[in-house]
Amino acid sequence: MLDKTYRPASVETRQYEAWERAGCFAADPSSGRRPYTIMMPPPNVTGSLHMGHALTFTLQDILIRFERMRGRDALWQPGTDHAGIATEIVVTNQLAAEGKTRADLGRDGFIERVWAWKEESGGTITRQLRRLGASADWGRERFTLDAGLSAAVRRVFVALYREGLIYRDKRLVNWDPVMHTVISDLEVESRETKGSLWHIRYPLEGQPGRFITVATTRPETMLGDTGVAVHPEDARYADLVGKSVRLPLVGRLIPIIADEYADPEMGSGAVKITPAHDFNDFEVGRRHNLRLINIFDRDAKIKSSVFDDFLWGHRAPVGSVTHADDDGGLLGKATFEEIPEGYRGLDRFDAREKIVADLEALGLIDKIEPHTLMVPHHDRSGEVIEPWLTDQWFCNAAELAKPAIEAVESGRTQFVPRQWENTFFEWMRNIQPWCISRQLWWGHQIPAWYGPDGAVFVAESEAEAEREAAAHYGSEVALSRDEDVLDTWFSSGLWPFSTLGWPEQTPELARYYPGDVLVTGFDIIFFWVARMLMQGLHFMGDVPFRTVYIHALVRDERGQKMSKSRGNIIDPLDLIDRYGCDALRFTLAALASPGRDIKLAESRVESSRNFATKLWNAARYAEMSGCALVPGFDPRQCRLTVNRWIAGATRDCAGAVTIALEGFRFDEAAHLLYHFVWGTFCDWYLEFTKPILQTEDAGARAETQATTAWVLAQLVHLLHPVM
RNA sequence: GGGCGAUUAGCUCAGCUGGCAGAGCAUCUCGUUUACACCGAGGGGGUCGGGGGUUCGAAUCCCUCAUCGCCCACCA
Repeated sequence: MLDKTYRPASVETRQYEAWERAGCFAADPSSGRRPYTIMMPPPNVTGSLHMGHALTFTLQDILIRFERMRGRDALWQPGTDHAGIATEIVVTNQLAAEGKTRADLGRDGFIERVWAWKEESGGTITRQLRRLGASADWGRERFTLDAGLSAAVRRVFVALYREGLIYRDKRLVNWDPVMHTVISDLEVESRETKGSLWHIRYPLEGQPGRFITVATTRPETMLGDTGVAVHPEDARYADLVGKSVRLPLVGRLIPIIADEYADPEMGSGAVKITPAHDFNDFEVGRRHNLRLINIFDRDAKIKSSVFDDFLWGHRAPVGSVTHADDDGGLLGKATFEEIPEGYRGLDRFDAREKIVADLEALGLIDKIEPHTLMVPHHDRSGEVIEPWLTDQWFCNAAELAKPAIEAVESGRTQFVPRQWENTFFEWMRNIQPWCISRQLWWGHQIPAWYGPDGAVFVAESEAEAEREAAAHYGSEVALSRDEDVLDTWFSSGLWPFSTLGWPEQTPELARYYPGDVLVTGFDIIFFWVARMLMQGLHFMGDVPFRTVYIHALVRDERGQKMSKSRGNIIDPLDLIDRYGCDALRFTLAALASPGRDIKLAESRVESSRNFATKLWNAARYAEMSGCALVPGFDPRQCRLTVNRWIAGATRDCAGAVTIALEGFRFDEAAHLLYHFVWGTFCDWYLEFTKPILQTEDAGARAETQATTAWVLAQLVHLLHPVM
């Protein structure tokens, strides 16, 4: 007889392993059944399961199990992501703990070290996913740095380059001065910071005693000022346009220009222009042909050497500037001599203090106001981002976005809930060039090689690049490979087809692309969903998925985002150990109502655990009452009203659960099952039929036993997607 | 500055195309003769954020205000 209390630990792992061994999770391309595909968002290879994972993978597993039971050839494609920056930070920190740096190991040594870390921790997340019960097709597991997937990355890069959709450009980028890498706009997180607004008097040239006051939150950037802008219709300054100011501390003469960027309502109405260190100023500078003066080195310290540019220059070979015309030949000019000696080598924040002090001493600070501003930070490293002028690889996202926008407009891909399409459109219609290069070592190295004169050869292999170079130069030359790697999202954007064997035309690719549903959180609509749509449409000619189901974030019971710093992290594995994975899965499903964040209280998990025990005891009762499945049993042949009733109610419940799951109403499916199992089957049917099981009427008894067993079997099936 | 979401029981939330206000947890009363105390039977508790409108009828649709949260944005 079954134990009175259900002990999940004694069942779950054993059952899961039996299922996996039996091949229950494997897709079967030769089955002839209709395919149903979900691409698993690849978790970071060295990561471990957190509550967000638990939610997203539970929901995906519910859909996969549901459709598999309905007879579809279900493919849940699993895998992991190399997670460039995230992993590189982890390993760099490990090295730091040993008193070493990345540079100590060198590129090859560092990459070796990361692979070792991947080998050590790489199995963790997939083991944990199994513990959650995720019925993925593990035999098809992929990793974004696998040979096949890497070949796909090179193919895509080369193809887009040849189509002119990937190009090299020198422009302002978001620079992390500690990690020494560029990041994309999406990786920048604005944080509200208390600072000051300094009003500085710039002396007018040739008009002693007259000043123009500019306000800035970053006084240190004045070393790179090359203009002062006022609004064209601002009467206060009409006579000054075309005149010059003498930049304090530096002595450089810079022009006063008229540009609509200057807002007469703001501050004094005049704004200093630092084209090399501010995104707006860059545009103003471009419009007025102002000089770009770079004052920072790669550490965001004031330049201390004329060789700073050169140090960086090995990535920016002479002649590789794509848009040289736009820059009016102003780029790359040596500017070191224009930086006053006293500031050279100072950290940007120390420079700020010194500059403010020096200006004050000169009586040029008009006033200082407290000011709250949004400061850009790197979302992963937490460092303050510096807009910095470098050469990088960009992808013309605006062009690739067009078909993706159209696909969602026309409904070829639909978002659920629908409102997320607005978010998607808003970003896609204003999309900026996507900076795809990173100054990291862990990732897909960019397949570009440079000749001695800086000419670039983009090719899928070094041999191919060498052939192209030989043809170009007329003889064999030594090439050096671009040292940068690609943004992690560049490769994960290919996931829906690279995992299926693309660029080879495999049977899997033909069968499982496009996928049916993508399940993910709203926080990566831009990072990932948009990129998969763009790249899938471009290279496969079709959308990667028909439906995008967007779920909410899991928060703690007070609604706070879970984070290490808050110390409010609920560990899903801890809950699984204490309550069983079914209790956690059921809870997450029941709370997954569309459009609202999930506040997870442990009491809900406890309640789900009780539900599992309730079901267990119903089965225990059935067993001890001699209820066994009767082959060929047809509930429609029942004669007793109570049996006819429960059979009909069971069918109704099955229908309602089906409708709920088809509409992604996981919460409703869970509630229907909870109430049917507990409120209808246990509280009423099992109680009603107790007297029947005691009677002498063998026919009535047998019919009731058979019906009980049948209903129980139906319920276990209906619950299987969730539990 | 723009966009989105939320506001329903003490807490966390459902409530779909308007039709008798619901669940889980908590709380109170009763119940330990054999499925389950991780249980059973029953109870208390809500002016559905405020105001206006449409309607025979509004938690639900419309307008407006308030508060909270999130996303995006170049306001020096």
